[in-house]
Amino acid sequence: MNIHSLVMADGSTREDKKECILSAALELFAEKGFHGTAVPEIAQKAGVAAGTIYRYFASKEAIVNAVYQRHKSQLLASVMADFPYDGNARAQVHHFIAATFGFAKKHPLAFKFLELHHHAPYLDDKSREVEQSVVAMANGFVEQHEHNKVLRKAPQGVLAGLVWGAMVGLIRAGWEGRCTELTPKAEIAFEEAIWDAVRRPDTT
Amino acid sequence: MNIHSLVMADGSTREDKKECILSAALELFAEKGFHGTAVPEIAQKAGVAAGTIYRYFASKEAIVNAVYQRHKSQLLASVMADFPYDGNARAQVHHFIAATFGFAKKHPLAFKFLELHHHAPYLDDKSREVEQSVVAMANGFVEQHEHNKVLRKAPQGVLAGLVWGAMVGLIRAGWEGRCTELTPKAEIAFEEAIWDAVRRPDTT
Amino acid sequence: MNIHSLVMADGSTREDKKECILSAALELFAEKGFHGTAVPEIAQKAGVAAGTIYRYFASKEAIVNAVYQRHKSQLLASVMADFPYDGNARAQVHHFIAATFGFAKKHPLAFKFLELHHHAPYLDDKSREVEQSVVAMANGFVEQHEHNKVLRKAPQGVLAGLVWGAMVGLIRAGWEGRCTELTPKAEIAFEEAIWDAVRRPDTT
Amino acid sequence: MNIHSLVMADGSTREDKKECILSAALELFAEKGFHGTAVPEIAQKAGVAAGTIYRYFASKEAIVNAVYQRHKSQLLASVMADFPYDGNARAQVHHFIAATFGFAKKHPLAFKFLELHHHAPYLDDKSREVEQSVVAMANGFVEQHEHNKVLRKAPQGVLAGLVWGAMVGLIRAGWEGRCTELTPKAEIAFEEAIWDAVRRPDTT
DNA sequence: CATGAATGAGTTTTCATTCAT
DNA sequence: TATGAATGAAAACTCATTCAT
Repeated sequence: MNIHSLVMADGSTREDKKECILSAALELFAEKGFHGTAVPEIAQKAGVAAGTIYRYFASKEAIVNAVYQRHKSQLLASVMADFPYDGNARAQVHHFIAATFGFAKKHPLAFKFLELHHHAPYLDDKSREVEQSVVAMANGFVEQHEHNKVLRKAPQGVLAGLVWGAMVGLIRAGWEGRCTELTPKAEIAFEEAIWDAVRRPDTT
Repeated sequence: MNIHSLVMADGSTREDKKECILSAALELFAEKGFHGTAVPEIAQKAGVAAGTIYRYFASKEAIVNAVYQRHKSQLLASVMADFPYDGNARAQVHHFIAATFGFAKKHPLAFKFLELHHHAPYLDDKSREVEQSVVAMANGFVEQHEHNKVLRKAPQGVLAGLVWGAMVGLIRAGWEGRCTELTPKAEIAFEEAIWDAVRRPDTT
Repeated sequence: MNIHSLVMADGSTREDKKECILSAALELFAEKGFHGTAVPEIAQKAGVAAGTIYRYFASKEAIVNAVYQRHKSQLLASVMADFPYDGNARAQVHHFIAATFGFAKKHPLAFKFLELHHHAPYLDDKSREVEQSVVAMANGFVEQHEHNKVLRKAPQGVLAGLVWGAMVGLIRAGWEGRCTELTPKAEIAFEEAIWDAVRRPDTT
Repeated sequence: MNIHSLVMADGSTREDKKECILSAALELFAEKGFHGTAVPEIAQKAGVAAGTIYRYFASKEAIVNAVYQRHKSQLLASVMADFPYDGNARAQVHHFIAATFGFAKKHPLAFKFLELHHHAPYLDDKSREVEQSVVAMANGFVEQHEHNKVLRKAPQGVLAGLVWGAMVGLIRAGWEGRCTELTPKAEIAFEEAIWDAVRRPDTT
């Protein structure tokens, strides 16, 4: 028994309860958006009283921001984990796509939430900071390989926007039934297509 | 004097007023989302009284659906207009991309609105139908050329999702300052990349 | 029919309704204080729906401030009206006391309200400004006559505090049944006592 | 922050804790009023848990009544202590004023609290009883000396209301910066003024 | 038809009180 | 006995919708 996870009456801990709230909020925000979700709804889905929410979060906005930061960081971590810094661009693209698809399949609600709440006006500075760091990393990667004549020459941001957009587009297509779920076959086809899109054409 | 454009006291017509409301709604919904926009706000921006809205639309949901259907159809029409049915796949891809970027640049609010309200729970059957017809057309196009061995082989929906997603990704990147505005140069680079992504690799 | 007092369905005007709200608020705030009064209570006593209040006032704080400013100004006006600027100090003291008691008898709730909300943290700058002007006037009066050796010498603010406090004390005593209602007899006795308190003793 | 917290660290007694709660409540109620103060706030300032409050007091109302009764009694005791029952009216007035001002200077929060919660609807019968006994004493004193032709003739309650009100007025003026703090000089001037107000005029 | 004041259910948030530990 | 997390009723405030004019 330690101060940071006191065990409660029902066997749950403080952290458990916060987790329940965050998880309920993720689900509802992903489904119905921020303004479309009422705090008591979150409370009910989390199995707590409405007032209890406010023992853990200062406001509804604080909840979205907590959810956003948590899952954006998770996504970033998923992509960064085992990233082949010393590999070639092809291997890095593979890792990036596989990691992103892996995250989207494992945490579809989180991915949906992140897409839906992207650049929302109620996100705070810290949330935007997390977002910025992801963008910066992507641009850095592209520029480095572009400069090394491995990637296609294109105005700043075009390749990054294309690749990220294409992945989101495919994942969304999966959710909405416009394509079969992300099978390994689909992933491979996608990856090859994207590689042909971004690599410098005169390269073999 | 005809039924569809009764002239009113102030010289305006029924259609004029409806137009004002739809245009105000488009702007606000694109900026602040459906739940983030109040009906009286729309009325004010449209220059009519709040109650007047309800002579033209049964509810707030009816407004958002009207806006969605109108601009989704417009987008579809833009892409279909002068479509080179008899041209080769390359020319068709060019037309598609140019038309879509053209629409996004000419009607940025409409494009933003459509992306933001994509698959929202308050969209009705008719809105979904419009969406479906767009998807069907895209898939038809892809399948035809895939079968003709012009396009890359990939599971159903992958190429369409990739291309559409990539375009949305680039346009968003422009809005959010992650890349320069959509210059002709950027469009050309994008188009070449996408063509390399979708064409059958062993084709020259 | 004029713009500033449009006649409504029930024959009432916009101003009438605002009046009802202010009057209901005065009564409740005087009785139960600011924090002790709920907005729906005000609405009910005013005979309007809770939401209607917010068509007339931006917030609960805006209501107290409107009530405060209105009645503080009225009190000031009552005291200033027909003030014998050219009379001697005795006549001025008489006028001041008579006018204040007159106000307190005619508008007991307003007087009670003003005493109860004196210097409350939710009063805004404008309310404080009104208060300041009253204090400044009182001090100016005292200093002038003190200097002319008509009034007793005392540190700044003592005589003003004493006189105002004494009046409030007597009025409160009346409310709380500690003395008979403010009969003319009581007023005369009070006035003579106060005059003996403030005049310079060696004066006859 | 309270003086009793150190004591509680080693062996805390029931009375110690009750003291802490009452002292915290006094401070907060005096500053922010009854409805403006939250029970958990009192608990925090008292250095106890919110639930603990309810082992000592049945409700928030019980706290405010306990505070009221305690300090009203204290004030009464301060005035009664060493009261010159055998002295003349002048000496008694002096004692009364000096004792009241002494209390107000020594326990400004208590004095402010008592003024602020005077006749509040949440005060119970016992609180009102304490208040009554003070009033009765004051009236008894006045009537006795009036009858002895020492004090001015005035309807029942007028002189008591005047004197008490004047004192409160002066003390408030001090709090609000309308006069210098209660210096001995100010007290003397006040006392002389009040004596001239209440004594029978034809008496020297 | 157009208006916009009025409505009241719904929103987010607070807080006096309880109760399992 | 003391705790403080949990509660849920009630607070202030918003807004989609109605309806008398």
